[in-house]
Amino acid sequence: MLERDFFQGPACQVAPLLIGKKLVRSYNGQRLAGIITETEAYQGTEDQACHARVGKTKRNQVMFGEAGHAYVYFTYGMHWMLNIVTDKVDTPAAVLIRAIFPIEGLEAMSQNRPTSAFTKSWLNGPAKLTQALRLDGTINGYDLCSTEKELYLEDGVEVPAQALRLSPRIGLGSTPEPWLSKLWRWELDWNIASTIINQKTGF
DNA sequence: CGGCCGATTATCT
DNA sequence: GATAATCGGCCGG
Repeated sequence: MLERDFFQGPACQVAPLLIGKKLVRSYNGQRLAGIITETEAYQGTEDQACHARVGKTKRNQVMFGEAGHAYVYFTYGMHWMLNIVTDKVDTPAAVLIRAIFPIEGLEAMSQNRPTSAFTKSWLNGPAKLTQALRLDGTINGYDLCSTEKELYLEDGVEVPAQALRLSPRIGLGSTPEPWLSKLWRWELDWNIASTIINQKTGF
């Protein structure tokens, strides 16, 4: 299980380190898990794409708190997004988990999210994985380093830095420069992920 | 695979 | 009252 120290740096430093880690969810006594394959960093009140740009609000207050907690918010009238808080207390920062490669509890996850189950496009989106893992507002603020282990991270597979693709964050609408173009999105190609995970786990 | 479009409502101004 | 860290369906290549 990953400890608090892992999460304490700036979001743009922690985000690439999260690629290859295993996200584990305990739900109804079942273990649901996947390898993280895509992340985005949101860092500080100056980042005009970050929810914290307007200061602390009821919604974003978790981002101002201790690293290693879940920041889960609702958007577009229907979707939940999972972020992991990073950096120091009072320095708002978080990493959005955008995609996972499913490896445990596939049957249960396919019940939670029947749409395109077992295909490449099953869990390749931030709102898709929260459906499969049954994450919503009730877990906002949850400590991923706590002993309850409802949601936490484990070491997964080793990912060579050169396998990561960097690009601008997406879905930012009218966010001004330079924030719009910052390369704060990290992605592991599905085929490379498959190969690496296959070698490592025989999956 | 890429682009456009409508859905649907909590949150913030 | 406007906006949104998205998704799925439908289109064209």
